[in-house]
Amino acid sequence: MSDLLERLRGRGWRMTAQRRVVAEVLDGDHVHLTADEVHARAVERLPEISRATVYNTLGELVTLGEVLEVSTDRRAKRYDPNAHRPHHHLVCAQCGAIRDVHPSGDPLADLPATERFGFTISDVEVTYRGVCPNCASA
Amino acid sequence: MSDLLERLRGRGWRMTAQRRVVAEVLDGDHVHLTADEVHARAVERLPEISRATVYNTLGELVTLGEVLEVSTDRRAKRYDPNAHRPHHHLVCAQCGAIRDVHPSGDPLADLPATERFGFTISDVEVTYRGVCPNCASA
DNA sequence: TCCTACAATGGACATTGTCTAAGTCAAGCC
DNA sequence: GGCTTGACTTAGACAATGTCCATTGTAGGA
Repeated sequence: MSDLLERLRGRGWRMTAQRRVVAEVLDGDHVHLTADEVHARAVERLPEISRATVYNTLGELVTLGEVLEVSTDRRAKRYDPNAHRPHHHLVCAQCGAIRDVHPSGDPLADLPATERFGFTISDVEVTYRGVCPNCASA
Repeated sequence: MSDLLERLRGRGWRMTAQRRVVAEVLDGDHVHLTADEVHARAVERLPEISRATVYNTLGELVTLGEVLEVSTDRRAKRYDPNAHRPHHHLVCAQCGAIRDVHPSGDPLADLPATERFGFTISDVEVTYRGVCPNCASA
C-alpha cells in the first residue's frame, strides 16, 4: 500500500477501485504522465474505467495537493506525484523526456519590486529546455 | 510601417495582405494574444482571412524567431512579439493578465551539473504566478 | 504581361478536456 | 449481513484548440 493511498484514506477520501488504480499508476520519481497515459495504464488493470473518471480523479488529487499539474509542452497537461518536495523541470526538446530538478537559487528573490507591477506573487515555475543524452548521441 | 514588417521583407518573406495583417496585429509591448484573438483582430481588417492562414503565419513567425510562443496557462498558446529582448512572464492567476518581466539573476547558473542529468540546456522559461492589483482589490 | 511557385482557403479531422443524465456502489447504520 | 443514501462512475455528446489537405488564388520575377 502506497503512502499516497494511506494519506487519501486518512483524509476521508471515499476509496473505489478506480481511484485506487489511478493513485497507483501515479507513483514514483520522475513520473509525469498525461491524463491519457494515466488512463491507458489504468485500463490495463481495470478495463472498464472511463476517461471522465480519470480526469475527475486527477482533478481531485490536484485539489488535494497530492499531485501537481505540469505543462512542459503545449499539448496535454502532465501529472506529477512528487508534490511534497518543491522542484522544477528539465525537458528534452526532442523526445520530451522530463526530469525533476532542484536549482539552488530562489527565482522569487530575483524579481525586483519594480518588475512586479503590484502583483502579489505566490508561485514560480521554472522550465529548463535542452537535449537529453540519448537524443544528443542519436 | 513596423520594424517587424521591414525585417520580414528584408528576409525575403513573401508579403501578402494576410501576412501583413497578422504582423500588424502582433505589435507592441505586453502583447500576448492567442491564435484565436489574432484571428479575431485580423478579421476586423481583412474579413476573409482564414483560421488556417493565421495558424500558418504565426507558426512561420515563430520559426523565423520574430515571435515567441508562450504557454502561461494550459489553454491556448499565446504569441509574444517581444522576441528580441529576453524576458519572462508574470501571470495573474485570476484574470489571466500577463506582463513581461526581467528578473535579475540567471536561472541557468542556479542549476548545478549534478542536476543536469547530462542534458545540454539551451533555454530557461520562468513563469511567476500571483494576483494582479485589479483582482486583489475586487 | 504571363508563369509558376508559394500562399490562402475552408472544411474535415485530431487531440485534449468538460459536462450531463442515468446507473452503480462504498460505507455507515440497523 | 442487509438496507439506504449520497457520492462516484459511466458513456457519449460537446467544446476548444490546433492540424492537414486539396483546391484556388496571387506575388513577384522573367
